[in-house]
Amino acid sequence: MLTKAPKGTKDILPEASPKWRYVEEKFREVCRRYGLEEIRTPIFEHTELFQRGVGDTTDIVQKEMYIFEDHAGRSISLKPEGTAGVVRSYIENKIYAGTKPAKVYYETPCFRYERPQAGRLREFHQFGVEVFGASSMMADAEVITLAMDFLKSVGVGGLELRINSIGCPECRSNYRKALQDYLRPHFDELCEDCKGRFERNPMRIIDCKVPRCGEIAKDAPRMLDYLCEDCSSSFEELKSNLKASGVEFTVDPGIVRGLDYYTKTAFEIVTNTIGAQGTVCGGGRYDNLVEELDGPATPGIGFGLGIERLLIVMEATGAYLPDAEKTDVFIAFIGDAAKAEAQKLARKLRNEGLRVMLDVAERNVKGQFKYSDRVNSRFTATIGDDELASGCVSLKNMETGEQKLVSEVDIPSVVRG
RNA sequence: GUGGGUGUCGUCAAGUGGUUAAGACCCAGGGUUGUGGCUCCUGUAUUCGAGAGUUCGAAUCUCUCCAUCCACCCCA
Repeated sequence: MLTKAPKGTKDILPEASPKWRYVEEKFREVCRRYGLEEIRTPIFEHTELFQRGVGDTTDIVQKEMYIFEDHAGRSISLKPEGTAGVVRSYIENKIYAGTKPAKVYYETPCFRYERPQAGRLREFHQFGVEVFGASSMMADAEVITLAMDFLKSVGVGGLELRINSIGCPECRSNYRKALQDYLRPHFDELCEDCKGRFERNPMRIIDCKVPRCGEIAKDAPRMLDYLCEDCSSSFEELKSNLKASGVEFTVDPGIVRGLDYYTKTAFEIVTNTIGAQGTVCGGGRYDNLVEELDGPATPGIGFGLGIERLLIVMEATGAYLPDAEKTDVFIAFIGDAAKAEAQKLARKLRNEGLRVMLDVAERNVKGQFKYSDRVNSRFTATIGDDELASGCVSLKNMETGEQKLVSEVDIPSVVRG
């Protein structure tokens, strides 16, 4: 137990961290180009924030949150998603009083108590983007385009953008009624899951994978036919804005968000290469959320992008991911005097920016060379009595095997070629 | 929360009731005292996820638990 990470958590080990840093840098870079600033908010918030923000009846809040009481008796929850905390911060810090639209990005761990499976962990990490204060679909298109550009910049292939509109609360409730009216005569034929969904979230029934439910749902009314004038024209605008940005998409009426705050635009970027949990990025518009959390009425649009899932797709599709950095110079030493000189030289070279290794286990020369090879060093410098006497070091190119005496001051230039 | 698969050394993996649990890779040390990647030698599981049971005898059979993977659900 002690030596086992909690279920659904994963260590990011030294061999994986260069890959994480790589996608993190790419994400930051794309956000920079789109004019976003980074925001960092706490890993936990008051439980009530998620109850109100994400929605009291959602699965996430009802059964997936890590909730605990702090020592003063406050109910605290680990964030199950990124948007609520950012919205809270937006309101608390009166960011709405500043320049609008406000555009931010973040990277955060999220926590959901679910059964782990391929592409699903209890602690996972998201990149996220939120844009506040723009009701125009141009904002939606820009946010989606940002996500697509990021994914393109890390070289992942086989991804598909799917968009939908889930309308505003008014047209959604009209639709919901129409859908239930249509489904009601078939209620007994639905699978158990869908019977449960009938009241809770009938829109999910449309996407049910059980064949019988699919047949029934085939002729069900479509959300897109029930959009009000405003929502409907917004959706058309979204499509034309995406086209203007040169982003390809498909309309997927089955996209339903599991978080209550979404309105109008809902989108997912999916892959079929990593198993059942194929949604790499998901997001949408939330025009009422800020107000529902007691802020001034402010429209918003954003997305969350699962980093673990992204990395899995990248690996599955053969996208480039960096390995551990090579060591520039390994310094082998023989004898105590040489050891002192090696330490001195190592520090000097490190201060010049080189990646330098020594065998702090103090093995013999052969062991040091073996170690040097293991850490992928490009050069090995050897210091022993001979070198000490000559004032130079033997510098061996580990790839060609060529070795020559060079002055210590020349090492950086030799190493850098 | 519900299904199903799997659990033998760090990793892959043989073994399916009978005395000492293959092998490969990795790792560590060494091949006489200053040189890696190749090669050679040596070493590393009193133990088969844990516990209980059946049996003269179990890694091999039974039960319980645990872990892990995949799927449902849900979503990133």
